[in-house]
Amino acid sequence: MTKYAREILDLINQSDAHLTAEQIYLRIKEQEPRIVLATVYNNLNQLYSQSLIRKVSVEGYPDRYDKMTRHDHLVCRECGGLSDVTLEDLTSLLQSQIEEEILSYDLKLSHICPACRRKQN
Amino acid sequence: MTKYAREILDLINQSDAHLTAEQIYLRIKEQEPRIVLATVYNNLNQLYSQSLIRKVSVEGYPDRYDKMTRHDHLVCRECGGLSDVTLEDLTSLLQSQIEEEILSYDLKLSHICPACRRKQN
DNA sequence: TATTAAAATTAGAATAATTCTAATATGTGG
DNA sequence: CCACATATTAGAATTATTCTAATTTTAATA
Repeated sequence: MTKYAREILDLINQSDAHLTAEQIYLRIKEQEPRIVLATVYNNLNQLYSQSLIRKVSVEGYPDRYDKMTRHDHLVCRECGGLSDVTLEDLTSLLQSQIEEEILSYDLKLSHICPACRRKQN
Repeated sequence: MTKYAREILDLINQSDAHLTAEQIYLRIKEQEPRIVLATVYNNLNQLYSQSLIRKVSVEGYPDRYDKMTRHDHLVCRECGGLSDVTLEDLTSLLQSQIEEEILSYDLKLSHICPACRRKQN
C-alpha cells in the first residue's frame, strides 16, 4: 500500500465524519501539499475495491467514505446529513428469507436530524 | 398534477425495471416528442418530494426511480444491477432499537447476480 | 550502483448526471 | 378575455468523477 493510500485509509478510520473525496483531499493536502484530487479518487477507488473502506451514497450528495466497522446510518431527509447508529446485525435474519447469497447489506434509516427539526418549527 | 407528471408516474408504477431519468425521458418521448430531459428531472424531483416515487442510488450509477410499494433491493456488486426482493417489514424491529423516530428505511442487499456469476467462472 | 520495468501520481481535459436560468407557453380563476 | 401563476423549453452551467498522457517514484535486477 502506498503512502497516500495509507494516509487516506488512516484518515477515514480515525474520523467520525463521513468525508467526501473533496474533503479528504483538502485534509491530506495539509500534510502533502502536492497531492491532487485525482490521486485521492484513485486511492479511494482502490481501497474501496479491496473492501478496506465503505462508500455511502445518498441521492443528491456526493459519495462519502466510511470505515468498515459494522454499523448502519441515519440519513436526514432534509439536509442529507449522516450519522452512525449500530443496530443488531441482520445478516442471518435476512439471509433466512431468501435463497440468494447475501454478501453484505446496507441499511439507511431516514429521519429528520435535530438541527433540521429545530429549523422546521 | 400535470400531464407529464402523470405519465411519468404511471410509467414508473407500471414498469418493473428501475429506470433512470434518461430512460424515462426516452420512453415518454415516444408518446410526447416535444418533451425535454429537464422536464423529466423537474417532474421526477416533484414526484419524489411528494413521496409518490422512490429514488434508488447505487454508487457509480445514475439514480434510478422506483414505485413506492414496500420492497427491498438486491444490488449486484459487479454490474450495479437492481432487483426487487420483499423481505419482512423491519420498521418496528428497528424502531425498538433507537430513540430517534424513523420515517422510513432503505435496505440494499449486495450479491452477485446470476449473469455476473456466470461470467466469473 | 545503474538500468529497467511497473506502478503511482500529476495536470488538466473530458464525461456524465443533474441543475439552473431566462424565455416562452400553457392553464386557471376572476 | 385578462392577468397571473405554473410548467415547459432550450441550452448553458455546475458538480462529481473519470480518463489520458506525461512524469515521477518505486522496486527489482543486472
